[in-house]
Amino acid sequence: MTQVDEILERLRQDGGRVTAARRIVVSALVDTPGPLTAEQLAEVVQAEHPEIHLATIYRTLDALHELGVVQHTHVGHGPAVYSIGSSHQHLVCEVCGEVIDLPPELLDELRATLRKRYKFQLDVGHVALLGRCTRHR
Amino acid sequence: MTQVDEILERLRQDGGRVTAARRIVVSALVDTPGPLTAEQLAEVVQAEHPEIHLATIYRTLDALHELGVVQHTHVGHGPAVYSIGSSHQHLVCEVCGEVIDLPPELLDELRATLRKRYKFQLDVGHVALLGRCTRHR
DNA sequence: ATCTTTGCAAACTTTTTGCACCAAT
DNA sequence: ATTGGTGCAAAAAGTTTGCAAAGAT
Repeated sequence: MTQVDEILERLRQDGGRVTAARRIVVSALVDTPGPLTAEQLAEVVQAEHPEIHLATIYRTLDALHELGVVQHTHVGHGPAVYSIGSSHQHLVCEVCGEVIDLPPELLDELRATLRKRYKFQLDVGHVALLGRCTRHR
Repeated sequence: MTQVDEILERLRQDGGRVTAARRIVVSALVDTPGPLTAEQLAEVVQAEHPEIHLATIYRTLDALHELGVVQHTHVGHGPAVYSIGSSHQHLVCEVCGEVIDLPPELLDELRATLRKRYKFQLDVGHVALLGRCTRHR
């Protein structure tokens, strides 16, 4: 069973329906590596299926989010970026928008400190860390 | 010289003008502790001066940002929060919106790691870390 | 047959902008 | 007198929603 079929199956098991649009959106998401915005995903999808509306992309991403299949991250000003898989921290270059995925362990210590000193449970993955990448100092 | 006058003076030295609206917005900003949204600042301002438009608040915050007097931070979904003073990291509770200011040293180690391992210069202060505060686990 | 999803247009939220008038220098 | 700021209304940008028709189960 392909990754796409697995995801569609989970949608069905959740009481959802496996529609043509969802098949196409999920395929595009699986085939396109790295975090991307809803708009970018729509472009990929609409290259072959222009009838699939941006609202459908948002709704599909939403359904997948409820299943825990995709995460989204808010990046400074611009639009949110969505990515498949489990929650992790993103690094985003403020100049070029490059997104770097960080290994979760990198924040273990900070997470521990915040929990102990501030009684705060860090939720990485929902907002990105901003900064500047090599090419833009 | 009060903090308000200092800030207004810097505006003037930058070629800007010290208007009634700016005096009022800067006073409200100085008098209201903690990070707040443009909307919240507008409410404070408009309680006494309803003629001051939200657009003026944004433009004043923008002018102050260019002077380095205020910073703003993007908080997950909602609106940006503005605060006076130098850049620092915010912790925001996803449930209640509570904002906690973090001492900058707390991120020194992470910053060093990102610089060495990812050649990435972290810009704390422009996006918040999300999570859950004590009351909302 | 039922209940979900779709496409569309319109609403919504936050922020920005064009413009004519007003005010600070 | 000149230049920059203000209020207003309208536009942007990103996302969500109401609705009738279409489609999946």
